[in-house]
Amino acid sequence: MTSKYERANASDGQSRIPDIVIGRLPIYLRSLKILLSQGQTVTNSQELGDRLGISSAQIRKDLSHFGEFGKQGTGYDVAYLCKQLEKILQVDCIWPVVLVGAGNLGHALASYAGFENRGFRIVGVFDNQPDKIGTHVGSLQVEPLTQLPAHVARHHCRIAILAVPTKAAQNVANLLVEIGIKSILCYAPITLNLPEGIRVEYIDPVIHFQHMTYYLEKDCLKT
Amino acid sequence: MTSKYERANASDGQSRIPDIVIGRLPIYLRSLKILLSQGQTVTNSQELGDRLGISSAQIRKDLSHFGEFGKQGTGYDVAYLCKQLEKILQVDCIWPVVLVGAGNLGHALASYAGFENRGFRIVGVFDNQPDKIGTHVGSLQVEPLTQLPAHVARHHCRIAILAVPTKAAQNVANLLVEIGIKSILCYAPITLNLPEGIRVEYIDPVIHFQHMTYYLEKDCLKT
DNA sequence: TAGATTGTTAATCGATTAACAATC
DNA sequence: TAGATTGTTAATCGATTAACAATC
Repeated sequence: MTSKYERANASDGQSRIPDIVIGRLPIYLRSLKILLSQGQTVTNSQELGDRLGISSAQIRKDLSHFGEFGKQGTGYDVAYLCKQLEKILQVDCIWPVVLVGAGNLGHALASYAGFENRGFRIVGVFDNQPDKIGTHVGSLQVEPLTQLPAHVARHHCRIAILAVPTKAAQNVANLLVEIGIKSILCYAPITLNLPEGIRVEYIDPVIHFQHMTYYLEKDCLKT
Repeated sequence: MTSKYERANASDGQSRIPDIVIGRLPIYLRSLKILLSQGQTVTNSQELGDRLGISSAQIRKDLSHFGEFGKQGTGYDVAYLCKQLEKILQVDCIWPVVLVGAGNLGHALASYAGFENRGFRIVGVFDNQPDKIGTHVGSLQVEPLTQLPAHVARHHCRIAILAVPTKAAQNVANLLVEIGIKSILCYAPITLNLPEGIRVEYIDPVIHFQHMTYYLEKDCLKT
């Protein structure tokens, strides 16, 4: 099995593997882990594609960027493919994540039990509102933003969740970048302006709603 | 201004406007509304593109699917373009949304104040856990799932948020479809299997994290 | 008018799919 | 072996971009 796989990174000007392919791997992994938990040992590109609403050809093509993981006539060993995808995505470990913003959403995220077994652990919760500092969220205690730099350094955090009010988001994001955060998951409904090399992903439910309503018959409440 | 715009829908086999274009319109709208709130009256494709990390050509091309909204030499009237995008996306109104799942995430969503001025209102919260029924979330009271069908009918809901545990998600989704829901925003980390014509969008923070870690230098906690 | 920016075209670029030889 | 499914190629399909005439 010769791996044609070479990691794309900041110093590698020409990334060979399209980002859109990388974006599908976590979906494949999630589905495989469900099969695994159900005790299924073998699957194939057709079955996986049916489950995900993706063509089997696309799944095979995507995987082929990283090596050969299947057997002709048989398909894929579920556990083996899981392991390989985890290695490719670098989630065969636990990444420490800091959470900024201890509002309702921050609480929900800090209490969520589903991070750990998929490669992530929230190691600190930060907020600047005096009445929030010291309160408990999940198994953690809210700390003031002044503690953030030391915490990020101590835990070697590279990933942050931004769950602060919109008006504070850009400034907090700037701070995160200054102290060494490389990837931000932003829950504020805003597009951040940050230097090259910082990766930001966004979660804004309203963006999804507005995408949906384009296709709906209009019988909503008039306002 | 001749509109070449015709809505794509279930009965219209060949949709002329790519879904990927539709998906960018809410981003444009979000950015325009921020400009508007800052008192800016005019913008152009270059400025908007810079803010969003998108080429100006793409913005002009996307908009051109729906009509002509700008002036040569000047650009776009911010308020006018907002209004037009809201009309295209059908968010020049308030859509009633039901929320299923009153856990931490459900609470956060029900309490979120940012839906209303972007076209959405949560009109009901449902859960099956006896200890949750009757409790208050945001300005609403949790009701049992048995009340859901009547509620959806009464409010003409077409959109639902699914914020239940993973193991319950597929069954609740089936129920939602049965009672007339057409669009589901799913927070469970799973790909739902639903009939044609039902639109599902997914929010799973871990998918974003795993996408990010592919590009990170690996110095995470070994486990 | 001169300068700026649109809307649109055509070229380029990239992603998906169909098909099939290889092979388990 | 016969049947099934992979990995890969080449063709198709679709999306993005560069360039510019039109025009405010």
